[in-house]
Amino acid sequence: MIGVNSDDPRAQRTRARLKAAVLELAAEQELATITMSALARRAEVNRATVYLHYPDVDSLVTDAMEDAVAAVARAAALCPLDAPRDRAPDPLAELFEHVSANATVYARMLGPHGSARFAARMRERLTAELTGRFAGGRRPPGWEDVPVDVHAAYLAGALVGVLAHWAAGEGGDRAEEAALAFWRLFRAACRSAP
Amino acid sequence: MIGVNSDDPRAQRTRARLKAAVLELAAEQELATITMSALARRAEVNRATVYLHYPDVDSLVTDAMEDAVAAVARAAALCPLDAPRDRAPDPLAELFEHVSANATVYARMLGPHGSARFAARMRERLTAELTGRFAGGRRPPGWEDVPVDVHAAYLAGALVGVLAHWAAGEGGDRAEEAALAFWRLFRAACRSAP
DNA sequence: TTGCTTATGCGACACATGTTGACTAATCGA
DNA sequence: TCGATTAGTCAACATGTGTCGCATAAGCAA
Repeated sequence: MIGVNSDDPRAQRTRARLKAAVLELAAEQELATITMSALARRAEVNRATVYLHYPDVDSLVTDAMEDAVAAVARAAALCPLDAPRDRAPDPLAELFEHVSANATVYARMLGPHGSARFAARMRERLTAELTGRFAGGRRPPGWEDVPVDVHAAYLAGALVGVLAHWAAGEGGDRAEEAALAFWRLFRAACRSAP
Repeated sequence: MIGVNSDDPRAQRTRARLKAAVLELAAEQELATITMSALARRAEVNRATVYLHYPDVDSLVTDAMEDAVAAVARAAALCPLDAPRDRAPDPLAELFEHVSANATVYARMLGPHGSARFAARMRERLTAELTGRFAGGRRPPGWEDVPVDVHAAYLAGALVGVLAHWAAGEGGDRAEEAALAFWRLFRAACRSAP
């Protein structure tokens, strides 16, 4: 990720072990308490080697969570905006199920002691995804006087805000309801404006 | 803040110097590069004394920005929801002016290398403010089937998302337009639901 | 003023961090 | 298969981190 050839199988093995280790540790303890030393021990990699791949814990966490970020962005991209109001579309429902199943990790990532980098990355991916979706002339009617990127950033922030709030509270249960509540708000901002 | 009497004038002086120092440093460099040592030097306070007031840089940053958080929450609380669509209410316009004037600091705080604690604190204050506003029977019509706290968390996240996106880009200019765009989206989610 | 309380300064400690240079060994190209 | 390349290990260093005990002096109550 920094000074090594990413194609080298040795580097790939090392990075896979580092990502697995950081996810293990993130499930066990607060992000801020995860040290590079502990990470190296857990991954059974020399401490100096870690710095060859990632400059800090935050970068490693964000890289390890890239799949999760992609899943969230995909859910926003696939959500059919013309679906009925009283039932959350499947991609959204599945997203909330996924977050529910990993509520501890998401609460840690998006909470006060979480990773600003992960949150920013998720907002960024969501904003890009929604901007692309709105750009191709498929803009919901009535919002032409709102810049596309602001509209996208608004919705991206809203989703991250709801996920953070919901994962922080007991949250774990009732993914269905949370998904439906978010869907009603999200849907209203993606259809004809008042 | 931890083990000292907050009323003691000596402690108040020390904390005031620490808050001033961290805001100075935050205007000069990235948050992640601000060390407790540099902070102590800049504030002309012994390094060990810093730990008597704040456990880490993040806590100090968040405390120093508490006024800003309160200002953002107040703007959301004072915003008249029945104002016309084509002009942002004064509290909102002033908020965006303020963020514009301090775009560098806000971009640092809410960006990838920013403070998760500050962002979480701002969302939390906004969510509480909006929940209180919606709770007293003053709920916008048509949203009764969306839990109040989810509705509040949605809007809080949306505002933080727009501020982060806007402060991150050139952002500095055009506070008026950004405020208006956000107002149109915000207003739609605070009035009669479709 | 006098005496008690306590915030701060100071030096020291063990530990984590980020970096460096030399050595080892895995990988790849010819 | 052999040689060149390079990821990884290891030891060491300067610096930052948190914490401690003790001394000093600022603040407060009498």
